[in-house]
Amino acid sequence: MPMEFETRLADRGRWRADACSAAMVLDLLGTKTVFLVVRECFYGTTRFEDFVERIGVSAPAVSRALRQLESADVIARTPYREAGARTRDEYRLTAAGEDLLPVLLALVQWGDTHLQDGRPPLRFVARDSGDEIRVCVTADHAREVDSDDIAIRAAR
Amino acid sequence: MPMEFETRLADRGRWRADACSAAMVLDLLGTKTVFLVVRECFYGTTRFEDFVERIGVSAPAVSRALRQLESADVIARTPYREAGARTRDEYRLTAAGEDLLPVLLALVQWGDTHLQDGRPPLRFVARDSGDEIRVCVTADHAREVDSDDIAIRAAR
DNA sequence: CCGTATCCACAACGATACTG
DNA sequence: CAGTATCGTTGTGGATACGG
Repeated sequence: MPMEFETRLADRGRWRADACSAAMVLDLLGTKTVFLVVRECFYGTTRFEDFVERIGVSAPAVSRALRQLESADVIARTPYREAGARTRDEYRLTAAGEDLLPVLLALVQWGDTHLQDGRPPLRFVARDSGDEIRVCVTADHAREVDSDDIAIRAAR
Repeated sequence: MPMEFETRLADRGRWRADACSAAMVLDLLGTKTVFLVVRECFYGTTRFEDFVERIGVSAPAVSRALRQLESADVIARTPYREAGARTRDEYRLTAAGEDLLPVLLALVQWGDTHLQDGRPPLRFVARDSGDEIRVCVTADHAREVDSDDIAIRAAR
């Protein structure tokens, strides 16, 4: 069952399309690769080569995705140097990027339920209590969990 | 800050890429148009022409998206006839499609916060209480709200 | 008039080659 | 070795034309 508009449906012409936040976000995270880069950031990946390997796409694709996300202020590129090594860049989520956590978890949760045949490959639990983390749609004031309070467990 | 793996990072080779639910979902909802069709379903759109007009894409694009979503069992196509009119199809979310609500709201919520300059064009409230609906990541047992208990208000 | 098939344009990916 | 430019290929969208 759909949601219901309190405004007249005829009034929809004014806001739809570009005004809708969903459309704007999809312009930004539009492609699969871009979003998988965000996923990897949440999973702790910071180095170019690791993005390439773990996402399983080509280096140019990662390069493009990183630049796009950088220009959208979802990730930030900062130079770093390991002892005795040359300067390289590392890529980390900005505060805005961190806020994509509900999107990531909602996608994973749906996939786990409807695409994985039975058991999901990963589980997200609270680091301290071990309780299962869920994304939920509610009017209640639930205690929000931050991404660094979440631990990822491979399904046994 | 990223989440932390309890499994060794070196073990990641086994599950990443195609095993990840996020990647599988993105194969399915991958494109912007496909996802906007889902959005429209939640907003109550059921007829082909309305999808075309409200999403602002061409008819063939809608046709393709609908078929893709149908084959993924996210929406179902059912024939109907208005009094004295020819039979047409209407498109509604399946139960699996309904479960995409957290994904939609998470996207909208992020866009409202980070892309809209200030005030979001739409607000989602509980139909009975009028309380603001939020997507949250939590280990608590919050009361889940179903999509038909949600009303949409245009920002004033 | 609803919905699709067809054709062309463009954007994103992979392979390769290149720069620091 | 990290990261990018270039080029050929594929897939996704729009315009058009067509079938029920």
